[in-house]
Amino acid sequence: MAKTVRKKAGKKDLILEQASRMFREKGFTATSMRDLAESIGIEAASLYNHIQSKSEILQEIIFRTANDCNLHLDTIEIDGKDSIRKIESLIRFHVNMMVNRFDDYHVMINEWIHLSDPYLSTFANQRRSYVQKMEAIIENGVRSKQLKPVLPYVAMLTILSSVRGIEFWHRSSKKIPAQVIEDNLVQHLIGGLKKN
Amino acid sequence: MAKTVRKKAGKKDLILEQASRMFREKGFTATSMRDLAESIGIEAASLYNHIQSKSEILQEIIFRTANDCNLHLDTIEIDGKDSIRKIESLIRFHVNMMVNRFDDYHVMINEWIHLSDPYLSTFANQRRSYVQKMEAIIENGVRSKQLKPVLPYVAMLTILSSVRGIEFWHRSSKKIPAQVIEDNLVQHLIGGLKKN
DNA sequence: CCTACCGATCGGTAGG
DNA sequence: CCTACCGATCGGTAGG
Repeated sequence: MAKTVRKKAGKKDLILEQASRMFREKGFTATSMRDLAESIGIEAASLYNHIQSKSEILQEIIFRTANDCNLHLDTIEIDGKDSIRKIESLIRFHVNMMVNRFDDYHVMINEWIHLSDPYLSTFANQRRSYVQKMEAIIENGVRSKQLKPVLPYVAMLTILSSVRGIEFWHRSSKKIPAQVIEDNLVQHLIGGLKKN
Repeated sequence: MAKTVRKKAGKKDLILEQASRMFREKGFTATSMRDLAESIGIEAASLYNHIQSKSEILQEIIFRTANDCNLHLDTIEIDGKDSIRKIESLIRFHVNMMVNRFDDYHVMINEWIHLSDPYLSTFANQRRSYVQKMEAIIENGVRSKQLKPVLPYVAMLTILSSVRGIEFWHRSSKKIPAQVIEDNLVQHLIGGLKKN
């Protein structure tokens, strides 16, 4: 019986994994439950033994991923590094998400609009809270004169967006190793912020 | 008769304009022809007097917008400004697209995956050519020692992505004027590139 | 996990 | 520009 339970959990994970990949490739709306079932090797109706609805799949992917981001930010806030180290840790975390959990991260960023109502506003609130915390970290760096007098809002935008740009690298031939992209991006972004 | 022609052209423009807005808000796949028709005040079947298919609408929006980007880049390449001025012009152009033609630009960047096959590869080729030209401009700046020794690929990624981040500003309360965002982003990005 | 099937909605056409 | 309608496909359920 323990085996049955483990088996079922494994199947749901498989569904979420395949769904994440397909939602990233074709978008949530353009992916049908029949497409998803076929990629796993079962009939569409059988999916509903493991999940409640198509929407539920999207919710699980997005909130699982968002939660990892929130946990990392909380970790950063409590250990007393200076602003620049905090920002560097943020950049490296997001680059790693983009590289190692590409599907989940991409779905969170691009498909959240298709969440339905209680979840949609929950996600929007979480995201607002997240960027406000990031801006606070940057603002502290500006006040302590570690950083140039940038607008925290613009700096936050630049950091999060640049990481998102790695999607393009992911899609392309990837001649450049991930670690080189990461280090260069850190240098590039911190270089634009740090006071010399 | 001239009046009829003008009227028809106006109607098609109206369809493209509404479609661009709805594709941006809900995505191409999630927008139905009935949704689109309703926003204009006609029946879905009547749309087909002005356009051939749903795909054609997406194609027109995307290639019209891509063409404007390509034309601007060509303009930049022929007038003999130095690398930094060229890059600044690029940043300001894309920020302006994001601010003033938000729907079209957003649809091009986010919905191109839903182009069907001859158009899909044409777009991919155009985009590859565009970023290669951008990288060449940056590489020239590095060689002439105007810029720090950055990887052109990473710098290109950062610039295009940062502009894309303005989407977030667009969606939010917009307390900060567009011109301030634009100037700050230019300063921020050029500051990270320029050799002091 | 499957077969069989539901009502709803999709993009698009015919014919006026 | 509309009414009327097409075949296909959608998310999901019943019943085993």
